[in-house]
Amino acid sequence: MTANGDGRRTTLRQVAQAAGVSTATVTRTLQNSPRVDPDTRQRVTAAIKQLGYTPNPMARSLRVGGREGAVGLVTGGFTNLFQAGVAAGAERELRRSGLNLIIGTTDGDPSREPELARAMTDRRVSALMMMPDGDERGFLSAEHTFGTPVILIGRPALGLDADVVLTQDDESVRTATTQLLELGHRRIAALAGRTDTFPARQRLAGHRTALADHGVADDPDLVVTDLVGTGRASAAVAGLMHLPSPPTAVIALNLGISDGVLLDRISHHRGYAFIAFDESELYTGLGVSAVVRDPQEIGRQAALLALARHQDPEGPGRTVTVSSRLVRRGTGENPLS
Amino acid sequence: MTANGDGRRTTLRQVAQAAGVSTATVTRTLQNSPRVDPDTRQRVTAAIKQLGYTPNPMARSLRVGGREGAVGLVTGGFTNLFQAGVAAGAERELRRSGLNLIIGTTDGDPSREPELARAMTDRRVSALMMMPDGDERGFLSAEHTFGTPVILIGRPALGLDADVVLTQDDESVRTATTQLLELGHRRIAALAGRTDTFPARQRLAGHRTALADHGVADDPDLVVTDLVGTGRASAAVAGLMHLPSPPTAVIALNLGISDGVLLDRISHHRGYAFIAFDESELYTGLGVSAVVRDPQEIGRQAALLALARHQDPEGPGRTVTVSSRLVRRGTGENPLS
DNA sequence: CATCTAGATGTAATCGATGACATGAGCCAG
DNA sequence: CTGGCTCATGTCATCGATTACATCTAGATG
Repeated sequence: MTANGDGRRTTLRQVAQAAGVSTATVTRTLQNSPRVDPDTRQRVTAAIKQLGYTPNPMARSLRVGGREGAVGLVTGGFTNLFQAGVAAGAERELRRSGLNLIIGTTDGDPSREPELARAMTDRRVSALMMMPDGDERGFLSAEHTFGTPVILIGRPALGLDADVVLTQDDESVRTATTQLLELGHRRIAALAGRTDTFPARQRLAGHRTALADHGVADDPDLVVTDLVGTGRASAAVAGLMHLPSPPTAVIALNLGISDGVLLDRISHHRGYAFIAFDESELYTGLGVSAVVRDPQEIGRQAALLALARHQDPEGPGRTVTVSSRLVRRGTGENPLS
Repeated sequence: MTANGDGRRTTLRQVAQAAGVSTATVTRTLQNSPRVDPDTRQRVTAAIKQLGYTPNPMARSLRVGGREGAVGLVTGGFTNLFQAGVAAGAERELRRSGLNLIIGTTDGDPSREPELARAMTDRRVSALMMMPDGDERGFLSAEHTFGTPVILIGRPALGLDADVVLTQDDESVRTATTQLLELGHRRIAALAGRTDTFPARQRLAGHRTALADHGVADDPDLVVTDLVGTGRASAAVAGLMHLPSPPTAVIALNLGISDGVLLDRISHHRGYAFIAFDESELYTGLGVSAVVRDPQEIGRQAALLALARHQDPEGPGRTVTVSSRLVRRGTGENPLS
């Protein structure tokens, strides 16, 4: 592990010189080609170690024309543990294959998605994982990404030929609402976030399907959407509880809202049945039932799809489904009293 | 915005051909060199637009020898919003300057720090931001990083000549404990995480300083360390409350522990004074007082230091301090009854 | 009118690694 | 003794962009 003076590193050429061979031989050694004499290999290896040489990945990718040893991930932000978990899960899997993860956030502004995607493809990432808030997909088409494989996470392809990692949020929410219905609840409030995003619509659909399955009318008063922020969700619940005929159960359709409902429940000592969405440190301890996704696994699956594209860059888009499930811890199992 | 057939992109040479000039002229146009005729510039610009050309950053960095347009961030993981917030804050600031953020996680294993750092420097990141769990710094020395600037986040340089973003956790915790003391509390429990990390030690030191300032003996029974996980923290508090002489106030020294204490407080309806550490969605609504850091700002400052190194790669290490503060919301303001 | 100068543009080497192709040594069969 | 073959290794063009240096043109100067 020897460094040389300034910031300049050992190059393959220097290794070749030190070992008294040509650069081609060093490359061959590096690639474990059989066409190299054991003695020579020995000398080269020694020189590499002695000079602390590591190849320049940029020069390599330039030459082989392939893509860089990195994968991009574009999200709306890292404001919740779900997004962070996806990133962590993806990064872990990519690292096993020696790839790096480059992240970009739109800060919740979908109009920035194209430029971020472009910045990633310009960097020649070998795949682009996207959790877009917007429904626009045009800028992800093969012509615009120059063939960079795209993996959509938790979002539908909407006509784009891309790999997709989906969670069956609609199914899980349906299970959750169904459970509440079977416990006798008829007035079930559903609180959702921005309905201009796919997940919100998907989850609401699951809720409505369950209601329809049981022939329960969908009371518009009990569906509150576009709730952004814990405080607003909390206030919305409080409002619902003052209805002439308040809900006896509440289902939250994202993490921030779940926290808001929980807040209302704790601070007003209310006992309505409650099913949250996603995980938070406190939910286990507080016995909060929740529809739970595994963000790390979702990230991992996205990474695996990205890696698979190394083998088969051209094949048709694959869809992987990661299950989400209802975790029963108490608050969602209160029968209607 | 025209794409050409396969994944192969427009190169500078093709632009030159289309515009009927040499590659050098295209480069000059791209760099706004004054040494290019307005007419020519016009033709080149048109060709660039028509072919949808964007430069290959890899080829560029290879030639200019400089570093890549990306900065690395190595953390223990993205298991809490603090780490995610730092990443988000850094990414946002870097993006303003057209730089990307590459992340790497050790999954809490400090022995992986060197290899991750190495992977980043091999990629020629223009700076390396580290939130190491370990105290080892040797692998970050200039000889090992080939002059890649290093920015430590929330960790001391320990002799390394690097930029540092520090938070005055010790001061803030001291303020918190002092407040409890001034409210009359004398039996104040402090719960900390892994003491083999700097932040835990720093925060404990703040707590002890406050006790010493007020001539209060430091009862070893009231300091519980190496608590990992919310459940363990919760159990630890429960244990403390069964002491012959239980604490009347509790101060938590990291986010996971804060959640654990909060859990105990809510589920056992206990009224001890409580000061948490860091933020969680619920703390505001539940009136939980806390020592709060601004992770986004910390990440932003780290990014700014990284960017500053572009100008002055050689200067001595700078230290930036981001203040943390006690946010009073109620649970930390209960006087001793 | 010859020459100089400044400005515009072209030529070609270069960054570090790779790989198609060329070379050279050693061996065997005829 | 020589053609033919194999294995180890070297040579050099290449990836895309940059830049030092060379070249050329047109207008200015004596």
